[in-house]
Amino acid sequence: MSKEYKRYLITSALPYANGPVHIGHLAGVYIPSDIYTRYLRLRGRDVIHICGSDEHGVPITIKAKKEGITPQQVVDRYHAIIKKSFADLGISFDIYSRTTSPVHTVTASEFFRKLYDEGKFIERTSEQYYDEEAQSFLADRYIVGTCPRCGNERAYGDQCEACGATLSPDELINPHSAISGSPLVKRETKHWYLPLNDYEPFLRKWILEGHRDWKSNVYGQCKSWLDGGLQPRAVSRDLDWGIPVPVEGAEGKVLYVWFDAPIGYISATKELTPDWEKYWKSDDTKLVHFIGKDNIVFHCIVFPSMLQAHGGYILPDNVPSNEFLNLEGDKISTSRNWAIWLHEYLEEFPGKEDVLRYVLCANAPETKDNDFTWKDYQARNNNELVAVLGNFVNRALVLTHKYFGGKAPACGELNDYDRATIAELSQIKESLENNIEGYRFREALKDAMLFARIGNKYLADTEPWKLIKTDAERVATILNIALQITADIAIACEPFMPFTAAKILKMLNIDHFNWEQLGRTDLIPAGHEIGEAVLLFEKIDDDVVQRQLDKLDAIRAANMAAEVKAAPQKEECSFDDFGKMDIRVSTILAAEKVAKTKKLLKLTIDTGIDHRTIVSGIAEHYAPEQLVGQQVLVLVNLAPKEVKGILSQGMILMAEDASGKLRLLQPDEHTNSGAVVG
RNA sequence: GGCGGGAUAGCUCAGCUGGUUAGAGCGCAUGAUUCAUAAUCAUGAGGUCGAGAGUUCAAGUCUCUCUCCCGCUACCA
Repeated sequence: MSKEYKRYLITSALPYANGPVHIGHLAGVYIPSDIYTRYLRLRGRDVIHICGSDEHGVPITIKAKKEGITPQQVVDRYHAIIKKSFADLGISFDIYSRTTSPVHTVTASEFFRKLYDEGKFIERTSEQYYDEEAQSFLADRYIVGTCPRCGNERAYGDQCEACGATLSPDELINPHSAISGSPLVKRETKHWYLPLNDYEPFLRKWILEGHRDWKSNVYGQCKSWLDGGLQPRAVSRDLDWGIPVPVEGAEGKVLYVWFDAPIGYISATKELTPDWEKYWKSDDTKLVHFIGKDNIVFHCIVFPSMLQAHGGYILPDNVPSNEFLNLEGDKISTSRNWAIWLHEYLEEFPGKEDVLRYVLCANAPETKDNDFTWKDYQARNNNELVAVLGNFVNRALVLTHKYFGGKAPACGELNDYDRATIAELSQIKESLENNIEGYRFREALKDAMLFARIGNKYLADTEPWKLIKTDAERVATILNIALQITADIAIACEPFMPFTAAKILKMLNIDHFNWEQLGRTDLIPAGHEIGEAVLLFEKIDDDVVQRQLDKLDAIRAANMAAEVKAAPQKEECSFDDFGKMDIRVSTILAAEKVAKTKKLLKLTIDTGIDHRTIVSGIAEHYAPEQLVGQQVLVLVNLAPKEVKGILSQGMILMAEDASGKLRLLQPDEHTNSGAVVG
């Protein structure tokens, strides 16, 4: 705003190539970035829009292993699907590249090497689990063991999928390799770290002082991270899928995926144009990263630090980041298949690319998480696109054909009402521009729709269908203006709904407009022959929506069934093992929340043997007053452990259902405390 | 618990540095209209701006406390 930029470099977050793209990705990143880019192009600005698939990282190797194919085959498959679905939706990247491209390998390697040579990294040696049989270090995900929380024997080194706990490999009981099944040893391994803490002063000045204009969610997150203090972050991993660390003696190590991925923006630009440095290294280029809220830290803290460490690169002027989109009230989830996949939508709704673009923009989670519902999709299509926009364009064209044989009539003398309408039209442009440039796309879309609203009102007020009987000349003026408004709609819609804009241009028999013409009323010359009127949008019936809802219901049911499936039986244990456990019926005497925790209750119980204290993680399931007087089963001879400064002597036995809800186990009649269970 | 974001009409959201009767779209009601995909246009109903306290001549807008929702994070024998 204050600064004049000569060119624009727009990036959209690189989608991770272990699955297709869904509506959450679109609403959060790609629709906004495409609107922004198309708008700049229409204004004749020098702009490039960069994106590509992010193809490295552990989850892709896991997926490959699961399916018995190579990581390359996994990314080839999804790269193709993603690339095509973006193109089909009209997302207009100047290049959609990928991080397995040769250009990227070279670029990322050189980037790393420069920082390495200049001593910008620190080296640290640590002990990591090593699989001697497979002769490799293992990523957290490849380490399997018993969950210390729920006892699931197939918990991963980073997470237990049975109880949802976040774990580190060291917490697992009996850790072993998921690849070979063999037990693990610890071995020393060397890694390189980017000391983010060194860049803290620079980041503070640049963001906290220099970019108060960023969206509050972005600015707030950055401030939170900076105030919390930054730590060095590892930039390499022991893995065989990725870009090899370009340093002698670093065999078996690759660049950590978050380090290599953002460099993908640079390599894709290189691949696009030999002029790439002009975009990345000139102060008069405006760099904008479009991302989702999960990516704020990487794009605002990590990548800028990398660029700063390297030197010579410009930093982003803004990082517009949206919140998340939910689907029918629930979080979108790839693993639970709770999503509307773009490639499926395009197949099931041919010709309705713009409807999706419109709905996702109108309902974009710009300030807070938002919900996509099929009912809302239907309502916006039927009440806004069909009734307001499509209808107006159709009226203007049909009337022109009917009364003037398809030739644009000449504009005669304007009356006050015409002039007022024209004045209103000319005012929209500025607001539309301000909203797009301020990344308020929802508002901008409303502005664009205003042209059609004004058009409908204009026709209703001037009533050309009545005047045609008495004053054909006046009707000529009215329809001339109606056609001009139609042309304005074509311009205003292009960033949001490019397919619709193209259809209108075709109907108007016009090749091209540019942005500066927006709001004017001299766009269609008198006598200009217009094409046939075709409908821009069609109504969506209830049964179409119902089919989609049924589909989601089926997915819900399938997920439910999968969850209810009981966990597999544990390893056999002997009677002696069981006999070691001393379980007693006990009575809860008192219960209170442990301060500063969400899940912990401090319980005082009567075991029959004694009165003792147990700390239990059930505060989210039972209120303290509900528990007093209840009888429960307690493992009384469990080794005591201190939790939050309180000595917990035993464990309350609970049953956990598929949804994670905990329930007390108790005798079916009141019995004496201390009764032995066995 | 810590940190960040959010809470404004039935629904989805605007309300910039505090200042006349709090706005828009959709939905709803009533009326007008028939060129148009029963589409359009007008009018209206509907809000104690999450709760409470404070600063101020004046607060949706500033301060504090609390509640609820979403992230991240800690804890969960």
